[in-house]
Amino acid sequence: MKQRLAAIGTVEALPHRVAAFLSREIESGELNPGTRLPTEQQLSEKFGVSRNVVREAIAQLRADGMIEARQGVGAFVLAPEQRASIRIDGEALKATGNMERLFELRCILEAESAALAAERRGQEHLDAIKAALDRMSGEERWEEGSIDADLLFHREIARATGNNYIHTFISFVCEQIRRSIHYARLTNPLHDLVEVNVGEHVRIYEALVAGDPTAAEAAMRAHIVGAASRVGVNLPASRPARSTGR
Amino acid sequence: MKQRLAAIGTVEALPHRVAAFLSREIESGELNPGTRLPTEQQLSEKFGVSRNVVREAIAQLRADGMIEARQGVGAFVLAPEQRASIRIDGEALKATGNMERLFELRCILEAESAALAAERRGQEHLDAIKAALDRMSGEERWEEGSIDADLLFHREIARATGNNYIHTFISFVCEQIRRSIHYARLTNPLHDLVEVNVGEHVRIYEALVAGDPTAAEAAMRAHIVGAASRVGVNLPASRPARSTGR
DNA sequence: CCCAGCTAGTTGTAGGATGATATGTATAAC
DNA sequence: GTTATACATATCATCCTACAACTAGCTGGG
Repeated sequence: MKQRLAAIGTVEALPHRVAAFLSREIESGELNPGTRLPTEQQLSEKFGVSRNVVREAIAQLRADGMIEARQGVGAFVLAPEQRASIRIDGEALKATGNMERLFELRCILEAESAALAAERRGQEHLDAIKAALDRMSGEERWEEGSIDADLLFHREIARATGNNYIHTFISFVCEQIRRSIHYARLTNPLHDLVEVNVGEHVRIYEALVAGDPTAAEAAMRAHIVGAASRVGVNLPASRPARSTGR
Repeated sequence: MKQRLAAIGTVEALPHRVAAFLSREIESGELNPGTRLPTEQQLSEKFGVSRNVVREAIAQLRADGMIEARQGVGAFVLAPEQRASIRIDGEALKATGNMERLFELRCILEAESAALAAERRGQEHLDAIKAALDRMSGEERWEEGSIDADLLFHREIARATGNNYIHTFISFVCEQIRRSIHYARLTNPLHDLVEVNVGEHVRIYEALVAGDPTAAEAAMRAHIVGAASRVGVNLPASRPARSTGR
């Protein structure tokens, strides 16, 4: 019995589609942890693809820590607690409401990141951050170039914390947000707000130069709440906004 | 010219080894973003494996967002900021210092998570958190069962924030840390500290019940700093410890 | 100069063959 | 009857060859 693989719009490669299908079955609980997957042969027949394709799909799920394959035995679904790695996919962020949550997470991370950077930044970090800031304020309008500089600014701050995890994660989150903006911008021009944006960045930079973690955190919080509202996302202001220092 | 793939101790599958090799080359900067990888044929000759193995390795790197493959053209290295997904591997945590960084990240996330939960928690969240707490304090020693309950406690708090990203990420981070503890415990018995641990959790819970975000955050920060030191990790106390409320 | 069409090179998919490993079963020894 | 060995089977791991789909660049005619 051949199973039809959804080919909705996107022209993804077969292995990706198979992996997505199995992934959904696992996440939705149809395949409980501990369950053995069908054999590669069965899967290739079920989906009407070659075993090669199935293998690549399985390899992907294995890399994501969702299943474990044992030679001569089979492939088994792993419980979320026993996964050895985690992956967050840009695709998953498209669901409604996720933008708010993502901004909320960004706010948390970046605020703390700014505070840490204020304490740990060296001169070379400050130089890199300043360079990004200059590139940003050089532009008259908020376009591709200045968006790049904007993100670079944030990444450099994250780098100044000396914590690679923070850096990696913030880079990722920023990139996701940039993509969404790319579409949102068409319906909601915000070029005239560029001075506001640059001003917020300058305040963050000044706090970093001064080595003042409290001021840096507050400035970053204000900036992200502002940036969110500028792209049409209203953060639940209750908590993140009420940053009165610590 | 055949390239020797390091087979140090571990008996990993070939695709994983190839992927790790390429991954290191990319991370180390030997392969700059934009560079085209050698063809699958060339790679299979270079490593002395079949093209199939190379394909699985590339599929893995592609899933991790490190490279992009275009049919009929080749595979290209992507810049970190244009990656569509992010993955954190348990293996990477074994490097020295990574544990500290991970705890630092955890501290940031969980502290804020506690604060958010204090504001947003419903009765059902409190019940779930209380259940985990009871399970934890029921045990006399800090063993498997109570560790499970401990982690559940933290996960339930993350869930009470209503932000799925926070929940997912905290779950993962906690799990990684649990594994490390599993080994650390052998050399460093800490059963006698169980009351301390439970006491810290109780204080967090009380703050959640009271709906006091500031107190919840402070209690969580104190707990994580304490938990870190109990497993031999000393957080750079400067910032996270100085939680005097906000 | 410009453009249609062709060619070579590369990734994507298919399908079979063989090796490696774990599991269950039947047989033989005690 | 119990245990231990050997075998058969199922499954993943790897290899191989062939072809399809696609792209970029070249080539020859206009």
